[in-house]
Amino acid sequence: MGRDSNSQNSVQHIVRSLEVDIVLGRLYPRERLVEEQLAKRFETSRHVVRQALLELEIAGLVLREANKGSTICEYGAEEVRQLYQMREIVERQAAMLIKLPAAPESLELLAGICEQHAAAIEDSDMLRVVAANKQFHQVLYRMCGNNFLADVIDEMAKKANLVRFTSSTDLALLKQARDEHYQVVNALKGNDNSVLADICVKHMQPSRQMYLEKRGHLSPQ
Amino acid sequence: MGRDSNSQNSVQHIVRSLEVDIVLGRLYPRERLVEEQLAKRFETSRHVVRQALLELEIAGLVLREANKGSTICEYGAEEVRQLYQMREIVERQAAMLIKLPAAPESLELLAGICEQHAAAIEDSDMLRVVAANKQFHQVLYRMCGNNFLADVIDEMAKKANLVRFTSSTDLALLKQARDEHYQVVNALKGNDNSVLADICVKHMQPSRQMYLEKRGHLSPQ
DNA sequence: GCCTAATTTATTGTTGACAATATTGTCGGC
DNA sequence: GCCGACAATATTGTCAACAATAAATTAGGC
Repeated sequence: MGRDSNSQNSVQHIVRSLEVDIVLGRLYPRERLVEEQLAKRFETSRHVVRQALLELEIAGLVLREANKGSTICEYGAEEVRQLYQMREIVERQAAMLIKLPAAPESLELLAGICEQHAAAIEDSDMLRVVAANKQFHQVLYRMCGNNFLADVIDEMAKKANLVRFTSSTDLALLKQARDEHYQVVNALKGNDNSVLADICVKHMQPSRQMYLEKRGHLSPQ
Repeated sequence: MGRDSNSQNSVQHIVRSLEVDIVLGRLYPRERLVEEQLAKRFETSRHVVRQALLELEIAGLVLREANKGSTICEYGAEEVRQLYQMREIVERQAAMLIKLPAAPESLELLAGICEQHAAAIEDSDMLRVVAANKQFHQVLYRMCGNNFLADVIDEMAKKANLVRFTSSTDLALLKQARDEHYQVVNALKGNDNSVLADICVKHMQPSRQMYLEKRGHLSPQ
């Protein structure tokens, strides 16, 4: 068996790598993604790069123009508003569907991810921070018992990475996120879904806020 | 400009054609989709067929197994439950977001689509029926003012086509759907979003019901 | 006659070369 | 010196041939 030289896997590898680049702010909106350059970087053929870009386009992260090339998507103010409205809808709804109090094994799992997240913040290891953060939300929302809903939440979260360009590296916001994760775990021990839902919604406000502040006084381009 | 011989367009053409085949029940779950056969049918290269299948896989309509081939997805009972739960969530939410009373031009547009839908039913022209039906829902939910939400609704509707295998050709159900469309238009003239939302949710029940009846007493595979 | 192993066939996966297109750079006219 | 046409370059899009894999079939041994 080809381990990770399998093309399906390497496509996914490229997709994930580029998503990480977006989260960490190594890729900016409107930045060009040239197939051959990426092929060299990932030591693969242009074909798999192409496929990855296609998937990123479908995911709404990359804009592909025929015979021109691919660029990182840029969301305007109205799109950001809609995106966060959508995120509030689905995350709140998922939080309401989680059966409380949560099963002990789920709580343990989430608490463990919280620890990893916190430790990564201490080490200022951004790669681990975003990985743990992502895992936390995936595990949490998977608990709603509806995979379609959980998948959409994940999709929207990826799109939101295009927005919170600086927030994911801001130490204060990182620590706030960490604390809110613990609040989520606590709410999962309780019986009130609306408490949980409120925390979840509140948890995504800083990044939107950041966007509004940064872009509010810029030209809408 | 290449009119429709452009590859981007022909990929989309194949995707849409196969989606129609699914809606009309010409393609069954677990049915095989062989790349070369499709290439011959659509008079194109295997390459674009491949791309179309890849997109259908991402859309959750086709299952692709490495070196084995592609098949139409089959949803189990639990998946159907989750899918319809999701559809209720997003369609109800969208209905609640539509600003009432709706703008006259929107009402006119929707009423026109209703007429077309009704006429197509009279003619028993299933192709036009599903086209008008699809357009009605797309225009309706686009009115919620949130494109992310509208897109997700559309995605879920496509997945639901895998479920209501026979319902979209049942004349009685078709007429019921037609009447409910008119009810939707009426509700759009009113001021109560929850009335609209209730009609929308009620509107998707028959196909789910049908599934439960048809599959309820079958072996779970 | 039936089970296992080798062979054939059907199908998908991969690659490299080439074509099409858009962008950039250059040159002459005014 | 500025503008448009033309050439050069960079980049993406398409294709057909080949390789790899899984399923179906046949042949051989017991």
